[in-house]
Amino acid sequence: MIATPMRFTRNSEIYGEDEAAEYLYQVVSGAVRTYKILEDGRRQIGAFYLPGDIFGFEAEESHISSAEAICETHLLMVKRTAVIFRASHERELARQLWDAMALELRRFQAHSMLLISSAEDRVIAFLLDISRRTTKSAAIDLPMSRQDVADYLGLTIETVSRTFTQLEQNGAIALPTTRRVELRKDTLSNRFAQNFG
Amino acid sequence: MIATPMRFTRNSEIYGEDEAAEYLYQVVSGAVRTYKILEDGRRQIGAFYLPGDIFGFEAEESHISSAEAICETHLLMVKRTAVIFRASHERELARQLWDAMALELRRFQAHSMLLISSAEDRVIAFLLDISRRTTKSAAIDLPMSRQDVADYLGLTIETVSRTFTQLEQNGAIALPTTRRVELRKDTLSNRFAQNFG
DNA sequence: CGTCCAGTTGACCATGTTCAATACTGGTGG
DNA sequence: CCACCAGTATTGAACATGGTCAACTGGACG
Repeated sequence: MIATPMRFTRNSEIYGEDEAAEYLYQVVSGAVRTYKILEDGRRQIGAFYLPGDIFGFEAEESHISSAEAICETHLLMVKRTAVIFRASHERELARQLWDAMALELRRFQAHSMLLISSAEDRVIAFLLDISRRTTKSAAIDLPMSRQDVADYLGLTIETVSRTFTQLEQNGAIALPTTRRVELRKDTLSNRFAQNFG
Repeated sequence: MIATPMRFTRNSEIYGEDEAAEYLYQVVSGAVRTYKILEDGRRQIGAFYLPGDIFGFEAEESHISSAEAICETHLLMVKRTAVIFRASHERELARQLWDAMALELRRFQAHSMLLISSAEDRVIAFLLDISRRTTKSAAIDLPMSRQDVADYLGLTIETVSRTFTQLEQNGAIALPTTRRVELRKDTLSNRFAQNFG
């Protein structure tokens, strides 16, 4: 299957809401956010995609979100129709597609669970999720700004900032720089009442 | 494809979280809720399914939510593996499956948008959604309790109840009985700041 | 050294939660 | 037919969490 490599710069648009959904994408390096702008101007980030993640199939004919590169990002693109066509012959590919969409559903469902928790639980769940998806080590480098985190978690930037500070004071995390977070997982898990699959 | 009809009584379990995901289901009559119980005992309802809706494919191998009949409910069940197998031969079926999952994703995404709005907007969006999915007339009969609505919207039952009362006092809805709601759509839309697809 | 932008902090405020009391509704049995 | 009961819904008052608005900090870069 022909995959086209593409390069996007910080904050550049990958696709827009309501654009025809022509491609599926896989992140090679960098990070991507998908989002919608509400009428009142707020932005809701639906998901972050990190190296290895596949995105773009939140769509029938046209995309329901916009997608932007958070930082310098390399992607692979394949034609959506080509994938679906090939999947109609190859059981294995069909199953992979199915699983990928199921994973996507899982993520959105987990996100819904997040959004009904306290600010602290949201931030902790976010950090653990990013940590699990990027590195097995205890430190993570966030590619996204506090504003991105806030729009993802349905909080304000101030509340996110305060929560980071609080977690640091509790010894649950360390913040060598604003974008680098060292997790003390045992402490974090203790503070973490929720059941996020 | 062999579809088995099944009957479920009020509050009976259709499948449990972590059960093997053997079937896909279509609602013939009645109503279904899918939900997860959080560690702290709260229940998050992920979705309601109404006549015509297909559910059960929020799954790779096992379900990620439990499903219950809200009231007396008739379903059709088909083996998941049978559907996927047939989809690997039939392009049209594959496309239908794809679209159905995309719709499911859309719903979860819309739900995330809901959960970051005010209580009033959540309730209005909920009512408009149910209305759109059931009847073109201005009156709807809610199969679910206030507690169900609260757990779906991430609010308390008290807030839901207060919001219903408020909307009635504003003339945006009428409540002949607690489960029957007459929508004044123009008034509702005015009060409704959000951009829910 | 000054500017700019992202992030942090503080004080006050609004929205929704909590806890508790009260009302309604539908079904059952006298 | 009515009285009673249990489950469901509504209302009220005090409270807590996160939002808002505004001031301040700190680091990167010219």
